[in-house]
Amino acid sequence: MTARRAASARATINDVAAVAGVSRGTVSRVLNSEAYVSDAARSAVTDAISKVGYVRNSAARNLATRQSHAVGLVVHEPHSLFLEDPNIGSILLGINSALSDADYQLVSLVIDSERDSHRVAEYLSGGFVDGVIIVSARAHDPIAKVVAELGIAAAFVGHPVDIEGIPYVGIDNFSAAKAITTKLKETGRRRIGMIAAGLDRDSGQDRMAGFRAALGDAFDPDLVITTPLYAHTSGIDGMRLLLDRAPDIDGVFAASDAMAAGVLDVLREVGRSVPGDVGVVGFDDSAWATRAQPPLSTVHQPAGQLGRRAAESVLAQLRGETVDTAGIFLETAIVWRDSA
Amino acid sequence: MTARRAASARATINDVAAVAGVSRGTVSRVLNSEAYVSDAARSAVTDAISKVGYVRNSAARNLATRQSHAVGLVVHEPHSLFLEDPNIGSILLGINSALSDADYQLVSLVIDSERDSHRVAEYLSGGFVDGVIIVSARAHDPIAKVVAELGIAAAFVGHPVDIEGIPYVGIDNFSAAKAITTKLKETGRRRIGMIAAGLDRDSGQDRMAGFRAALGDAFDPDLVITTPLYAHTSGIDGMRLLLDRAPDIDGVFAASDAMAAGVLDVLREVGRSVPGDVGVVGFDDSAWATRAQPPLSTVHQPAGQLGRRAAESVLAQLRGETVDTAGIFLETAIVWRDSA
DNA sequence: CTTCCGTCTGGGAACGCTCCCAGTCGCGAT
DNA sequence: ATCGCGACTGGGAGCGTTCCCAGACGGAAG
Repeated sequence: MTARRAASARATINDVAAVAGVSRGTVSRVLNSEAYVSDAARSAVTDAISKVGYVRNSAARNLATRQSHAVGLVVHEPHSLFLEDPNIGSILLGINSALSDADYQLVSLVIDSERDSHRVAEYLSGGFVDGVIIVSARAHDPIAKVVAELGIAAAFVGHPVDIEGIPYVGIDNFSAAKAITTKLKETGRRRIGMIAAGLDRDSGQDRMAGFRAALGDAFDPDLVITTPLYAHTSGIDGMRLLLDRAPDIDGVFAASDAMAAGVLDVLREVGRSVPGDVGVVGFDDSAWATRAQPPLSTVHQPAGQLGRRAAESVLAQLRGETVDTAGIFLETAIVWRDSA
Repeated sequence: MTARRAASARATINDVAAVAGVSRGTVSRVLNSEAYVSDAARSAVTDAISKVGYVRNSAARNLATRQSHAVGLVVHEPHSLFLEDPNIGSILLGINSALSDADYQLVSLVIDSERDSHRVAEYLSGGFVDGVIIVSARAHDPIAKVVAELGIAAAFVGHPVDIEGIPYVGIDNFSAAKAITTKLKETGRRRIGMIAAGLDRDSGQDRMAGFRAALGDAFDPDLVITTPLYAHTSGIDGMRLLLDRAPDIDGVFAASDAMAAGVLDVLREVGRSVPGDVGVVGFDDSAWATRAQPPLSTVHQPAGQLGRRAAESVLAQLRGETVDTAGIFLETAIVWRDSA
């Protein structure tokens, strides 16, 4: 008698109202902790709620209020991202913490196929979320386009070149790359190469430009290897190529820590000491950097902050504030360890 | 005139009906691709849809149908998980692909604080998702408890000891640990130690038990180091301790690849060769295994399948099928590389 | 010509909330 | 005694769908 299966017929606000002996309106007011509810009514309602085991039906609430109190995070290519980009975890945590403070629920949506892409677009436009954060979108990203057209609150982490009017948060890749290359040069290196990646995004382009700017006249295009992915294996292949082209190479800037780790592996294999024979620097200050032998000198990205700021921008839009769409650039820092 | 801002007032099914000159019911039938709609009506509706820029409001749909076509994935402690457990990415992809096939949307929910925990519980009970998958829940997990009480469709990846009646997918940790330890022993090792972790879950306990079973009389409790986390640093600390206790140690089973990588680092540091002086085996067959020097012999986990099977179980429950709550154990395989 | 059935359509009635208007009550000020 | 106002409550209307029943239509079978 007592233990009815809750799954089949869930208690509604009306049941609560009936048990508490008040009206629907009063229950709603208690639920949303509004003013103008007498203590007696309030406690009658809370008692009734626990008695009937009431949980609010969000679908109905969303329908009535036209908001969901949820923000989506769109993650592309989860495979490469989770495995190769250790910053995604910190970004996610930063987003979550900012949303959590505002009592918004973060829901992550993974895109792994064409079909996913459509479904997610529908999900976003269907009122499941009030806003969206998109991480590392490439140019011509279909989701980014849908979001832009829909006019839904949104922010990017990283800068998609072809989308205007949506705020984004990022770092100054050019300056950071220039700074660490300069520092590497100042350790007395004469022949410095680079392994570049992700040239289909601003970030990749800018890191390469920064490298070039730092080197000035000493820049030699032959010593720049470009690969599509920021992967460990890209670092290995790239370094082999560099050694082929310039056996006298004495410095390498890898555009990610994962690639820098690959560079170290090759150098160890061919018996060159680091930082004795060759100085190596990376980018990201990810877990790769501290694990590497020797630990990498690299550029620290404020990944958590990146996420947090993007989330805050979305929340501000949700509050109806107008936000700057110019882009926010956070400070990076050089972390000097033992690899150069 | 033409380009009205879509954000403010979105077209509803009624607008579509009006423009198409049919009734609400017919539009709904077209939307859900039901039978019994004339070709004329169908094309009038599709035309009207694109004309007014209609997108379906899911909140209303969920309310009416009492389902959301979404499944939640609850991820605890994202920090340690994303950084230390490289399998989570594959599990996620496996889940996503299974759900995607059934046209269900995966939404990942991160739990990083007490408050998150409450909010997620509310989210799950509020009708945002039809089912839920929980990865690596510990004992006394509050979310797991809520899910169990709610009677919502659910599945676990990994086995939470204190929850009954919910299906789970896992591997046979005991047999796998026993098998790889046996194989290590067969390379002629006499003094084999273990670095165990995660003893607050079945998986950790079982790996230790498997190790013990493989060794039989040769088992020496002093040669088992236990640490809470499956982390790289745990491996480093553990190996130092083992060398202290048994300088003549010639084999190590680390309960994760990350720890095994730490073991290798220490052995290199003290000048012991691998696999010459010491044979090392890990567990997971994660990216750590192939990156390590030398590459690790380890236990391969079918991570993608783990996720897929869990998702399929949830989908089956959603179709109203009764599923076996006994637990599904997937096959592991030993991958023999160069570290032993 | 009637009957029956399959095809197609319209629209009332939910679904479970929130919003908001109308109204009651009690109390201090006039 | 009357008024005004703040505190509180009830309940109708509406959010945008789906569900489903009633009914129209047309053609084949009797």
